[in-house]
Amino acid sequence: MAHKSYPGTMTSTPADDWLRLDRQICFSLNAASRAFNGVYRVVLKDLGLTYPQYLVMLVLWEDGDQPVKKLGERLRLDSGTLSPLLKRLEAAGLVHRERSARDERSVEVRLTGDGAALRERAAEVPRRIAAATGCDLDEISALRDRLDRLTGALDAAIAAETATR
Amino acid sequence: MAHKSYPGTMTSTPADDWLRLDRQICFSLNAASRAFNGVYRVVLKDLGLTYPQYLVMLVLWEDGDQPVKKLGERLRLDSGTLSPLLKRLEAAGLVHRERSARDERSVEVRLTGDGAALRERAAEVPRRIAAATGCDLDEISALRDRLDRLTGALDAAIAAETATR
DNA sequence: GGCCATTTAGTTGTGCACAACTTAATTGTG
DNA sequence: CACAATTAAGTTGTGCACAACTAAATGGCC
Repeated sequence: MAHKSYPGTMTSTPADDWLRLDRQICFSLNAASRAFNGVYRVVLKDLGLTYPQYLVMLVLWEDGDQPVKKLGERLRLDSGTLSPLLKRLEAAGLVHRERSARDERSVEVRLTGDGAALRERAAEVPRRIAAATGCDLDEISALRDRLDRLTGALDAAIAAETATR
Repeated sequence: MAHKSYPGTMTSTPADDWLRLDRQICFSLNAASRAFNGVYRVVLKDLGLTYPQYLVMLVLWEDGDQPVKKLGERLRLDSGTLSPLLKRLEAAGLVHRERSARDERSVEVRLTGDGAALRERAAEVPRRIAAATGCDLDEISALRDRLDRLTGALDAAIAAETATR
């Protein structure tokens, strides 16, 4: 097959180039995402949190109590993901959920004492993650920017795609 | 930006810097990964494949029939993920699984006629994905390299972590 | 040759992501 | 006011990732 190493005798078609490059980028992003997840899994084990649960706690620590809707916007997650996740956080005693009095459709997510206190123990997490990446702050920052641009482009592409069909 | 806006009255501690930066990188990678997944979901819908199933088919198209073990090494997936996935691909008539005669522990995964034929219809996928990223080939290539380095560092960190405890 | 460690798939259970749907509350419009 | 459209959570079902385990085959070693 005309892959792996292109012998000089055979010119690689553009289609082949696309296929190879694409495979690499999708493999790479997938692998990086899962590797990141693995590091978080190890580091967060002591806290009894999963990676997505940690993201939710980060938002609550940073921005304070808020309705499920806002959490979902911040994390780009819908209620189908957040509802059971929050139920587990509540079972762990880290958050409390209560219907809003003003708008009974909305559910307010509040940190419990334990949930707020966990922030102290989570303080070392970022440093350990950053150390695991082996990157300095500038590298991390640059990568973050690139990923955000990529996400923006991909979201726009999805919007265009779904709009036209 | 110096991270959102720290009111001038409060000096940000180093711990805060780490926390904010980390939050950004973990948010960004998570979001990018899910956005990528979303684009693949749309593009692969016509083929009746999920993104992980597509990755498996890519490997089979590229490297030919092979045992589950090899597929797992290539994709960094274990049998707990691959077994049910391959069962679904078999149910869809794209692959066939058979115990190896030489080594009865091993299961050989083979493309069916339909599975091999699907490659033609998948030919346009990479171009559509690349278009959605809005990146040129050099950008994609650079990002891929960076992600691969990151994955390597993270894997090494996990290995070190699990070895010392 | 017999036995034990290793290897390969598969199974089970937990948790996340997402689509499609339901329920209930609110909002907008005639 | 009445009623349709919208909004917020939740539920259900499918599929993936991974840990922990089981089952069966293989290989090494005495």
